[in-house]
Amino acid sequence: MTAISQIRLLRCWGMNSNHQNHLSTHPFLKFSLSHLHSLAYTPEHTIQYQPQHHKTSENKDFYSLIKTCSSKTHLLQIHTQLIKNSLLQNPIISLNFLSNSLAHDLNYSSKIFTQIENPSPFQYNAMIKASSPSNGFNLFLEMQRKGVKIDALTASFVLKLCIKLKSLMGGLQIHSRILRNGFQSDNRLMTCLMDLYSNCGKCDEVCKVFDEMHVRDTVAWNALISCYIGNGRTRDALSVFDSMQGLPSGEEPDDVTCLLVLQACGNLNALDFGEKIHEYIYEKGYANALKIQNSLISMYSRCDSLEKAYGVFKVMPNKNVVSWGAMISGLAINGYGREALEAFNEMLNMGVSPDDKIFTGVLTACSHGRLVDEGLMFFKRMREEFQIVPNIHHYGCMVDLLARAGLLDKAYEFIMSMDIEPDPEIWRTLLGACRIHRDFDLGEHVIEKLVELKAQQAGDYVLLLNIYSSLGNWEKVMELRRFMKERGIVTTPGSSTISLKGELHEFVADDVSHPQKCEIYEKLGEINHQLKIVGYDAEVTSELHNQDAADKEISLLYHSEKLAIAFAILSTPPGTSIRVAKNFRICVDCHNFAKVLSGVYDRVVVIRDRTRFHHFCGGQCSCNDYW
DNA sequence: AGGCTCTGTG
Repeated sequence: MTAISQIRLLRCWGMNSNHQNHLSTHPFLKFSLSHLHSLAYTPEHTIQYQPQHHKTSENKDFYSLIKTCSSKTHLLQIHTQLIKNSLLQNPIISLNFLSNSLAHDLNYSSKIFTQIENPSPFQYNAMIKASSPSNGFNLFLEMQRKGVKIDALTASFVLKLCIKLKSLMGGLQIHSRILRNGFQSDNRLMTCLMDLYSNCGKCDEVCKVFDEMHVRDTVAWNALISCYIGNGRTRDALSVFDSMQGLPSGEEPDDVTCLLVLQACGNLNALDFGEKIHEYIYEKGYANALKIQNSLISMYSRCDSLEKAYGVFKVMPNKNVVSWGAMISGLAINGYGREALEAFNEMLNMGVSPDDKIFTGVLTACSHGRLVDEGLMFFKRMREEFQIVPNIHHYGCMVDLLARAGLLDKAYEFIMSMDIEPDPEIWRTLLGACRIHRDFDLGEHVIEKLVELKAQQAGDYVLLLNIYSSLGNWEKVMELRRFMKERGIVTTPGSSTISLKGELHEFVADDVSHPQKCEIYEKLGEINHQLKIVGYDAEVTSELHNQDAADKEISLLYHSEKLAIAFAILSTPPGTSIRVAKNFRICVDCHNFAKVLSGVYDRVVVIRDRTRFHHFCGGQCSCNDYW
């Protein structure tokens, strides 16, 4: 809004000349718009407002008032005025009204929209943007039926709806529309399309759209990275960052790229890469951005560098609730349960009010620190003191807390008493604990629940296999394998990644692709021999092998972390600590293997699996075999 | 008028 229009606006709202003088002596840029609104919206002024006396230019000021109005009461007054002065048919006024999200909250948008005789494409767009997914999609169909012009903006709004609906079919419809209407050169639209395919798990389609873009701007590159992260191709996300260096188009990684790549580094435990990004952040001057700092905290704490995470946190002049959340979760996953709870208290003392995500971190801290009573207490406090309704994440933490502590029955009861339907992940949490505590009766029952939910995944059966094999129940192992084969259940390979000298090495179970594979396997044999001397017993795994030599992929699942460790011993000087990231849970055997190895080879070994860190040092595990 | 984007169960 220009200074002139502010003056005009004040005039039209009946301000006296004193106010005008007062204003004119001030630089208009400094004049707060909200102040202007508070003056303009007082009821007396509203009544004095006579729109028929105004020229079109003054109507324009009215447009922006509607657009920027941020109070429901004021919007209500405006609405009354609009009706009184029959201004609702004014296309721009109604459009602006539709565009205001408060209007939608108040259910005004749809009322106004139905009163418009022949909505313009713009009005349709505003309405689609504000509507619920299914209503919006119906409006789009109506536009098509009535032959209303569909532009790139319509397409992008409808794509957003499809993302919310997870509707690939709807998205395909829009895609063909885009091609027919020749909107391919619109980058904003194409990134929307990438986002849709990404959300539907269609990585190949995302790449295709990206490849076909004429001009690839940074946002398009970012959408590609985001797709790779969201679809488990985290390593590819990092290589995209490298590809973005020295592009002929001159496009460079921006702050959003950094946010995304930091997330990828955290997933992969790729500390070196993360530090490289941190340097880049300094170079580009992003280091003071709050989102960047929050992501750095998360990246460092997930890369086993809690001190560096705290280093970032400590010097932040402005910490928001997200920063505290990152720090609390960082402490929690690194096994500092008590410290995480202290951080929570400090946050309260600083006057920051916790949100639902904070409590996820707090409950995680209790679960990882085996603080059962505290966890139950916080779960209660969350509801009673902070009026936060527990969500599925909170329930998940609680099930994990009880189940890992061995209170399997209590965990089961807890699930049955939940206010919301348990999702498959809740059952998997319990299943994971059944494996730890070798309760295969309950394990089988949980699998049944997963079958009921039609949500059983290969990983679930692998967990159950694990339970049977650790109990030495080979008959059940065979039976379950046959079942899996009949049903065509394919296991996702477990993989371990290790970062050395800035280079990321990934090992999968049946991996023979590494250039040093011969030396690695040889080294692994040697290590096995050494460990056996001091009593490491790998019988469980080897027997699993013998039971069904033809079906190696499942039993080999347990070995990707061993390959990574052997490689690290081979490639680093004695005494260097070894950090491995595993995409699933570490198995019993590998846990043992790492524990014994840390003593025999005098190496600190840190394995971060999908659920937590495992620190091994001097033949001991910091978690005391509590997983 | 619109795109990618911070913390979080397992």
